[in-house]
Amino acid sequence: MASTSETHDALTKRLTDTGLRATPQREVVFKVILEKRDHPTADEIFARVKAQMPTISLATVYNCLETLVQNGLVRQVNFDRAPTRYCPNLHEHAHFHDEKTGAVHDIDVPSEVMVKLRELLPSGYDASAIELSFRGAAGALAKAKRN
Amino acid sequence: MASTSETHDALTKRLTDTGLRATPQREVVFKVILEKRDHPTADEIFARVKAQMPTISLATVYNCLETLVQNGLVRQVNFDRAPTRYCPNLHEHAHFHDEKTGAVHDIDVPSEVMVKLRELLPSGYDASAIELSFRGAAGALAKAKRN
DNA sequence: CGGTTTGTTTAGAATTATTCTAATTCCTTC
DNA sequence: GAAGGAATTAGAATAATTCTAAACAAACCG
Repeated sequence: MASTSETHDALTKRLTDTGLRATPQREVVFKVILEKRDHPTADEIFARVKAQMPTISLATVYNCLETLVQNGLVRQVNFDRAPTRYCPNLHEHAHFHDEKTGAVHDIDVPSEVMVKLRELLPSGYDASAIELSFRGAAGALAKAKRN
Repeated sequence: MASTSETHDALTKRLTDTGLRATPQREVVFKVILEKRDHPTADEIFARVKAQMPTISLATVYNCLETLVQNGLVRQVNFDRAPTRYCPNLHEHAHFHDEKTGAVHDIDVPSEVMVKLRELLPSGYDASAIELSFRGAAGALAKAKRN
């Protein structure tokens, strides 16, 4: 797993490359998202970050999340109109939303499938992003697999 | 194209089958969604409906939309955190969201592709719904095709 | 260095889509 | 045609997010 300093460096580079500053707030928000990859909401991130940096404000968490998203360091995930969740997995993947528990799981999507999906578009349509999500129940079998 | 009375009957049947009433408000909301299949938001539907029924309230539009969705007569579509849109196309399909114009277009998805997507899920995952959406630009070619 | 500019954080107000509340109206049925 | 349940309504409430304006911090420059 990536060490703290590695992620720190990645963050710093990404930000400074775009003329942005690697502030302590941005670093701790990013760290928290990497630490527990459970697709937390902004509120949840705020709570986790406050444990390490009690003076941070919710607005700052939203600001940091916005810059992280804009710089391609984290990904936003939306289900219906529920609060936006944040995901540090940058590989092409889909999401499974467990209706019972509310948990979100990453689902691998081979790039040939992505290609197939893109081929569904009639000519003249150019997709910059494709979003695929599943909703349903992750049964006992699925839970067992994760442990 | 379905006549007004046909859609009226379909609606009536669907609602009464579930012990619900086919009220004028529900009928006009449904009609408006069928008339212009441009994936309107609740606000847009409200505006269109008010032209025919000036006394209707926004709360009623939301109520009607909810019952229509629950009874499988229209489908909800969400893009990021934008206002929910409503779609009368009940066939399996995806959505393309034009970033420039904000327009939403239906994209056919053959059921064999849906089957393939479902196969991406590890064992133990059971999806009750699959959502696929594209975001990007629908160029001149695509627009020409629609006219 | 000291001053200026530029970027960042912050608290709280504002916004916005949606839901809730409580009262009224409308059907349906007996 | 009265009772009871369902639906509608206006407006208040909610909740996630964004905005605002002020304070703060860091880099920049002579």
